[in-house]
Amino acid sequence: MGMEDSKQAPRPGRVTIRTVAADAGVSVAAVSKVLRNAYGVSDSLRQNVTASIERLGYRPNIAARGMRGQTYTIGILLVEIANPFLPEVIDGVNDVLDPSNYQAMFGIGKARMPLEATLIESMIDYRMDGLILIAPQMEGETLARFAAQIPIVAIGHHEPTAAAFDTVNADDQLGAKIATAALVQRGYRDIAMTSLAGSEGQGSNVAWQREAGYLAAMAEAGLQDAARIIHIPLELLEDSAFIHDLFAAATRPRALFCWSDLHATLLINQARAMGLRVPQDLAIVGYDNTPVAALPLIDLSSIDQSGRRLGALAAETLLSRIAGRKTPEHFLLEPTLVRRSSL
Amino acid sequence: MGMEDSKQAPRPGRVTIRTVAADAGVSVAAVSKVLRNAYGVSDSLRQNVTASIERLGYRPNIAARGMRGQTYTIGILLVEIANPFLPEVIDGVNDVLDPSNYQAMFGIGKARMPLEATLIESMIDYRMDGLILIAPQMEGETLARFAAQIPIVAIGHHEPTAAAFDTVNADDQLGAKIATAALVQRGYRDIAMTSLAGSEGQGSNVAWQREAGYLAAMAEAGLQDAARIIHIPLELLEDSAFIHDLFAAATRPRALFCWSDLHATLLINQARAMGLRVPQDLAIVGYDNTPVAALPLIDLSSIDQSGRRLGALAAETLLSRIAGRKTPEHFLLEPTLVRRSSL
DNA sequence: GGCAAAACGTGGACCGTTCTACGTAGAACA
DNA sequence: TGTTCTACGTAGAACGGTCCACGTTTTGCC
Repeated sequence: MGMEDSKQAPRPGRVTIRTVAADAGVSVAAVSKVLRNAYGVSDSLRQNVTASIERLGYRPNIAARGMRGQTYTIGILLVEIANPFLPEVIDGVNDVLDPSNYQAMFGIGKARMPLEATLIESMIDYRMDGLILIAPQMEGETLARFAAQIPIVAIGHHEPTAAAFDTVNADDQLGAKIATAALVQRGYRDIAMTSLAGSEGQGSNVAWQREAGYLAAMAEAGLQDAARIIHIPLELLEDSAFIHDLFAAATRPRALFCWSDLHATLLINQARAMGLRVPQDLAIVGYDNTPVAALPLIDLSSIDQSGRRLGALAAETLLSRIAGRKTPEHFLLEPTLVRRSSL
Repeated sequence: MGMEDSKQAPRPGRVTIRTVAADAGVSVAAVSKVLRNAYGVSDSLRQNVTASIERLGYRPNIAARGMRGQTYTIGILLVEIANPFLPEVIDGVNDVLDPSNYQAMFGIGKARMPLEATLIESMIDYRMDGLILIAPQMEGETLARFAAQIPIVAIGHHEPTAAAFDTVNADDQLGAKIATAALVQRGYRDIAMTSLAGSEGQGSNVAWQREAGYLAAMAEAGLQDAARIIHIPLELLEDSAFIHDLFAAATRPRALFCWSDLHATLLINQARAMGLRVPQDLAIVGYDNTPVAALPLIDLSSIDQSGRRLGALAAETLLSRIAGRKTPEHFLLEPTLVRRSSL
């Protein structure tokens, strides 16, 4: 009622910043200032406007906002949603974002690289204020190009010299070393590692880092000649015949360090199904300490990289970059071994 | 080079629709038409503009777009990211969205209801063209209120009489019946069901639907007196002492229908850890047919509800509603039983 | 009390699209 | 040849915010 103001309400229902301004009897700019807690707002004005906002149930239009200012939204790129390691990381991100006035929006890739780039571009098109990429597959150069357009923090991408973006990682070399050393200490000598196929030579890749850590640990124990890395392509992982052959061979290793719990879980299942006792016939250590590893029937020892801390740290880092920081930051967190019966 | 046009480029780097128009020597409106394949564009114009877009690497600003027209983006609300059933549904959605010119953006809740509403509001603020909600916890009335503002399709929310939004579901009653009947057919009589706590009385809830199906199947077999539903709160699910007591009691059931694989997997683990043989001492059927159920060490029989089809159907339904359909649609898909050794 | 400086509020341009007229040229028709 | 359609393009007003430059108080300090 009583709305005989200049420009009448366009959509009868929609309440815009102008509606609020009219209701509070102030200028549009004043309302905008209150919304952004910008400088130059008196307490009385703030209360007045806030009351109007409350009363009218006003919500700022993010799209409109993005045209000139910030959207107060950060984009999070999940490369592969099935990864059981993600929820923890996301929890960590939310721990930081919830108290702030930033919101998270997610893009979900399918580990297909062109799609990954498409998603990033799309988030830029949305005028998001910053991006957190979780385990991106793309190379650092591409990443840097995107980082020129929008603040970026990468989790699970090792490139400590990158200048254009920040990185937050667990120390994957150290984690692999800890796992391997634990197996060595148990007395195993014939310790193999299974890793992802297709990532060779990319030092930024976590799998590569874990391979390096494994090799270093083997060398430290004087076992460099026994070291061998078995690269298993994703599609063969589901192929039980392939894994069966691996374990039936005379060259079957006595202990296995797997680059991820996904590998380890399938292998432990296959091994037991073949009648191999774990750990007596085959000791296994995984990576990520996912919920499945904790199941009594699996009971897999695994490296825990504290996804929650990674997520929280990444969010903090991104916010500080959005706030204006220009110098790159690169964090490395220490992982720990969770011992279970598979070791 | 050569850019002596009216309004000079504001941000030197940024290429807007105006840049494209200048480059192609046409009006801004013409470029816009080409982008939306709107009516009234000749082939020569289209080619001319398309070439300029290509050459300049132009990308439309979604935020600006959302101010007047569509964003060509649909929002997908994942209530709980850890649910292993989701990836399949998302694949289905993408099957439909990829060939269209719509993009998906995800919101991730934590099964906390206020957050759910916040996310929906936030997606409305983004001017998304439509929403797919996966297993929303909120009640239908709230849903309907949101549906007045934006097209909505709900997956995993039973409300076949809803007028404001569409629903796509697997037939949860039927699924529960199939599972229960399979146990009956195996000769079990003392068949209990475990279900989620806190969802009692909400017919829209999938857990409730499965309970109804279980009860119906028991009644059909003349076992209504043996029927019992054990409600297990989420927090007790992780508490092995609680489950231990359940199985150690004299009243331990001989067969179990679990409302989800999440329950079933934990219970099967606990049971085997206690020395119970599955299925000889305790038969178990789960729901969702998640990847974990297929692991040899778990080998859990489960109801498969074809998440991929659910997702695809939901996307199609949403697009048709965005295109203008006003009459509600409600789909019910038939689930199937995947038999494994736990039955 | 006088004056500079800080604090507060406001009008209006601007962001990059879409959309609604409307103008114009060529085709079809008489 | 004149007239009516239709197909194609265009100008310019939205959309709903933010930001800049600028007036008007109020405050701080001699």
